[in-house]
Amino acid sequence: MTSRTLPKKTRLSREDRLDHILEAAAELFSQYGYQGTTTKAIALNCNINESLIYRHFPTKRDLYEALLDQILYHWRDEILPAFMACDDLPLEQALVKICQAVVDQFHDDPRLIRMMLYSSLESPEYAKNFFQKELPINKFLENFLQKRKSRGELNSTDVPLLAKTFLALIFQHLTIKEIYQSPTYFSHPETEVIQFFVKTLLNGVEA
Amino acid sequence: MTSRTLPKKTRLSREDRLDHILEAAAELFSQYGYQGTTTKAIALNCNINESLIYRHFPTKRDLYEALLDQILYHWRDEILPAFMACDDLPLEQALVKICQAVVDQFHDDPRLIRMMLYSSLESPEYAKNFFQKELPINKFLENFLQKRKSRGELNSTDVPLLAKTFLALIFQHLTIKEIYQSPTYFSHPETEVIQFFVKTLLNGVEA
DNA sequence: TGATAATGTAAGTAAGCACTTACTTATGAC
DNA sequence: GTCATAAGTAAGTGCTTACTTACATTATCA
Repeated sequence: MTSRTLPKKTRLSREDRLDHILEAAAELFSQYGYQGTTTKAIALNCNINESLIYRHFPTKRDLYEALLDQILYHWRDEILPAFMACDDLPLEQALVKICQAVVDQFHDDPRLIRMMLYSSLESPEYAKNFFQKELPINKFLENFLQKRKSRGELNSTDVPLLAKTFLALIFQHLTIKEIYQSPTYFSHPETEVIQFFVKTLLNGVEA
Repeated sequence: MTSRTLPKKTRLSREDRLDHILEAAAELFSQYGYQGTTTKAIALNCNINESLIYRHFPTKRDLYEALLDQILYHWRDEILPAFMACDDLPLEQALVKICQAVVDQFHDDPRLIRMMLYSSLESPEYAKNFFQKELPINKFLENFLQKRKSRGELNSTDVPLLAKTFLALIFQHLTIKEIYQSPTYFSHPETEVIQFFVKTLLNGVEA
C-alpha cells in the first residue's frame, strides 16, 4: 500500500507553513489586489489544500492584514536601516546615494509600493498608514537633512518641507516606473534623473 | 389595471441610458476597482435591471473600457484646454496657476486619478496609457515652458525634464492627498506648498 | 391604428466565491 | 512502541458572480 503512494512531501512546522502562506499571498495580493485574489489561488500557489489557510488565519481579511503588517515591519526594521550609512559623504552625493537605494529597493521588490496603492484604493482605512509625517523613511530623511543643516552644509529654512518634497519626487518616479510601467518616462538614464532631482532641489532652496 | 401600476418612469433614449450607466459605473469602478464592482451594484446604482446593462455593453469589461476612454477624452478635450489661458502672467505666477488648476480639477473629481491607478494596478496593459511622453498635459506643460524659454524668461537647458519633474511633483502631491488620504502631509496650506514647488524648481534649474 | 422596433424587466443559469466539516496521516515526547 | 497533537486533505456548504432567456411595455411612424 505505502509503496503505491506518491513520495511524501515533508510536513512543515506551523511557523514555516505560515511564512510559506504569507509569501504566496504576498505575491498574489500585490499583483491582483485583495478583491482580485482568491483563497483558492493562494492555496494553489503554495501547493496546499485551501482549508489549511484557515488553520492559520480565521478569514481572508486577517491573512491580508497580517501581510500588510509584515511588509511594513520588514521595511521599517530591515530595509530602512541599510540607508543610514552615508554620513561620511558630501551632502549631494549622500542624497543621491539615499535616493538610489530607495529606488533600487522598490525595484527589486515592487510588492510594497503595489500593496501601498492597492490597499489604499481598496480600503481607505489602510491608506493613512503610509504617507504621514511619522513615516519612518520621512523621519529618517528629515533627521538626515537637519543634521547636515546643523553642520552648515545646508541653509534651507524649512527642512521638513524639503524632506517631504524629496520623498514625493522619488515616490512619483517609482510609481511611474513600477505602476504606470513607463521606465523611460523621464527620457534619461535613471542615475541622471536622480542627480537632476537632487541638484535642482538643493540649488532651489539655497538660492 | 393601469390604475394599479406605479407611476411610469420616463423611458430614456438609448444615448441617455448609456450615459446614465456610464455615470453610475464611473462612481463604482473608481471607488472599488474593476474586481470590486459588480454589475448588480451598477444596476442598483442607476435603478435599472441588471440585464439592461448588457443591451449596451456585451461584457462588464467592455463597459469598463468604454469608461476609461470616456474619462481620457473628457480630460484631453474639455479639462486641459482650460489651463491654457495664462500666457499673460509672469512665469512663476503662471506656473502656480497651472499647478493649482490641475490640483483643483483632480480634487473636484478624484475619479480620474483613482481610475488611473486602479486600472494600472489591475491590468498592466492599461498602465502605459497614462504616464508617457505623449501625455497631453505633459506636452502642454513642455510647450508652455519652451515658449517661456524662447521669450528669455527661462534658461533651463533641459525643458522636457523640467516639465516632467513638475508634473511628477504635482501628481505625487495629488496621490498623497486623494489616495493616501493625507491632505495635511506637507504641513502647510496647499497654496504655499505649490508655491514652494514652483519657486524651488525654477530656482534650482536657474542656478 | 396597428406594425415594429426598442426600452424595460423577472427569473433564471453555470461557475466561482469564502469558508466548513469530517476525516486521514505524520511527528515528537515519553 | 504508543498515543496525543497537530499537519494535511477531500468534499462539501450556501451565497454571489457575470451573463442569458423569455417576455412585457412603450414610443415612433407609415
